[in-house]
Amino acid sequence: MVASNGKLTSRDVARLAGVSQATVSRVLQNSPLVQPATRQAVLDAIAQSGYAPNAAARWMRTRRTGIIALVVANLAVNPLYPAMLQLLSTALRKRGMSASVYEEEDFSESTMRGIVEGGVDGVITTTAMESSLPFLERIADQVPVILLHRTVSSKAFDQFSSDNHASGASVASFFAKNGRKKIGLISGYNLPSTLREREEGFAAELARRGLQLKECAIARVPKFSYATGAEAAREIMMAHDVNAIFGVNDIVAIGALDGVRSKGLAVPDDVWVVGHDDVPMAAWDCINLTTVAQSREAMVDAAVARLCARLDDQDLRPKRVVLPHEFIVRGSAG
Amino acid sequence: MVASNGKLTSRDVARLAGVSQATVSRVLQNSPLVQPATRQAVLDAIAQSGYAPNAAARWMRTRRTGIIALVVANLAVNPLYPAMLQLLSTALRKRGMSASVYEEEDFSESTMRGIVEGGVDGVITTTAMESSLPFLERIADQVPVILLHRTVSSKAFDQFSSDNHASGASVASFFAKNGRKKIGLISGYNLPSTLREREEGFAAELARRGLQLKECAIARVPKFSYATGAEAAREIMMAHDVNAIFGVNDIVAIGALDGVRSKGLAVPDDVWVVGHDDVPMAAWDCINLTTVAQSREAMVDAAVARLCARLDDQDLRPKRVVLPHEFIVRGSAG
DNA sequence: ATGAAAGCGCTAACAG
DNA sequence: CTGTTAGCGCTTTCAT
Repeated sequence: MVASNGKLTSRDVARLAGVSQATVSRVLQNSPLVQPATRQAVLDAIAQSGYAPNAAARWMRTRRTGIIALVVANLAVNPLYPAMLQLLSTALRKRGMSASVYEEEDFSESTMRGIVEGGVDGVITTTAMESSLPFLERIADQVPVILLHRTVSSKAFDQFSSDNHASGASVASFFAKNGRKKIGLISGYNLPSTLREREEGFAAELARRGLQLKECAIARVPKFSYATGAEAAREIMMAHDVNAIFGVNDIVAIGALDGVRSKGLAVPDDVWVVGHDDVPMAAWDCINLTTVAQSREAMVDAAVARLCARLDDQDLRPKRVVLPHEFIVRGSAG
Repeated sequence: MVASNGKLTSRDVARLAGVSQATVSRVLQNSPLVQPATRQAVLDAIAQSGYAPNAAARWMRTRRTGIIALVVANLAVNPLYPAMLQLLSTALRKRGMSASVYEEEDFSESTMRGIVEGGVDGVITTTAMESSLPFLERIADQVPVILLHRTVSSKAFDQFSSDNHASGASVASFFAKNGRKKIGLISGYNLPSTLREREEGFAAELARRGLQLKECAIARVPKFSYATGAEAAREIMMAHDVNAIFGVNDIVAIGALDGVRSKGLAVPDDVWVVGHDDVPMAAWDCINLTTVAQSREAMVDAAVARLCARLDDQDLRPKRVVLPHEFIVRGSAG
């Protein structure tokens, strides 16, 4: 328990235990080639000295750091992301790896450089956009890259996502089946795959059922937040008489809830509001939002498992997995 | 742009550029001791080959990884933590460091080992408890440790926190000044410094003003979530006729909002509810929670700055900084 | 079962 | 300014 400032090496421990440095190394990796007595002597020496192996030296030899870069966005805005980060971090820890966070909407040259030169063994990104492709490709040149949640058009990556097209469609049929035909949509510009597919699925299903989504009943927000959602709902209601609104994620949908009420209308009596993602707040009584839940745990576990597999075998063929969703009816619609 | 799988070394680049390996190294650290023409040749060779330096080897020499362990808790439950994580991650990136997240309530042997052997240059923890002390001390033996948000009794650490005692007191005087005298409190067991100090400051100020906080008007939750907050409010109201409730953090306070309403009472007409932390949701119309905001950015920036200072000079005397709070009156009280 | 010895790819003296 | 050289602390043969 001597407080010697991380200066000790395995050589010091070896001397203390009266063995060679190589033997200390063997004990450290639980090699079976060490006699119990010797092992114990080494372990004692380690405990006595307070020795901790030098990670950098080990990494240099093994060419593995066990660090996985996690690229996430909107941590402070959309609770979906911390929820995924938490699951990812836990899943990685369980497999003996650690998580390095990169908070960034989309990719930039600097993020990419940080990742490539950051000594990570692999990357899991939840924020890929089409425009990220060149960066993703350059990263994938060095280490495995897994796309989670948001996907891109390339066939070169493992990609795990929710069935956003289908869930968008399910919102449309929910409105249609329940006779809600004056329909509004809150979406955005330059969308990631998730939101784009939800919007497309929603619009396609409306069309299939002969329902119109009028251009003026679509509000496009510059970014997805509570405030823009509220404003978008007000805009839609000014332009159009709607009785149902789909917000492509929960945060704008929650904003829409208050936007509708701020115009003196009631949810769900006058207007139904449906969101997407089932963030924890959606279940709160004061919000009580009808929404679509993704299979978050399954998605994360599958992505982490795939990353590990690819770490062991670089040449796996890229795989695309789409996970099921669940429609959750609460008080804001239905 | 050759896709050669991270196998190239600075030696390969040197050969390509017709210089020595050391020169490549110098270019990589922007050393001024390289002639522009030589530097350009090296840069060309780097670009041409797609070379990226081996981080582990560099770390081994410099004994710096630039990785800071961030210990946070409750990422998916209390939005305060992702908000701090986001600020921390950004502040570290700005200074050229990267963030490794450890999601864990309190410390455990395994978290500690992960950190000590994870090759981090330093640790910032937002989740310290008194029981973490032995672990923190062992970590601090190896690398600088900064306590943020939650503090401990030891004088041996740099600690940055909000003035939780004062903010607890400010809630009490707010109630008192406004004639709210039948007062309830939602707190917990085995509290971290933050919540303990808030509770103490609140109780002390009530006492100073001759107001009683009856034992039966205190609900202690096993963990701090929306659900436990709602249940706690109902318990308090069953046991006691209160007209004001302080929830020691926003999440339980938001739960309390709905707990009160679920008993058929109105906020704020019948019962005032005040929280603490000013999480983003507190400002939503549907929640509209009177609360106390911490100086989050200032706290994070100070902690990161201190970490950097300590990285440069291990022997700095530990410093304790308490940052101001701001009382924010919204619709749930006042 | 253990020790000796050879590097991993880089940085940092030290020469020139 | 640039090249040569010597390790950093570990893992991993190769002997024994």
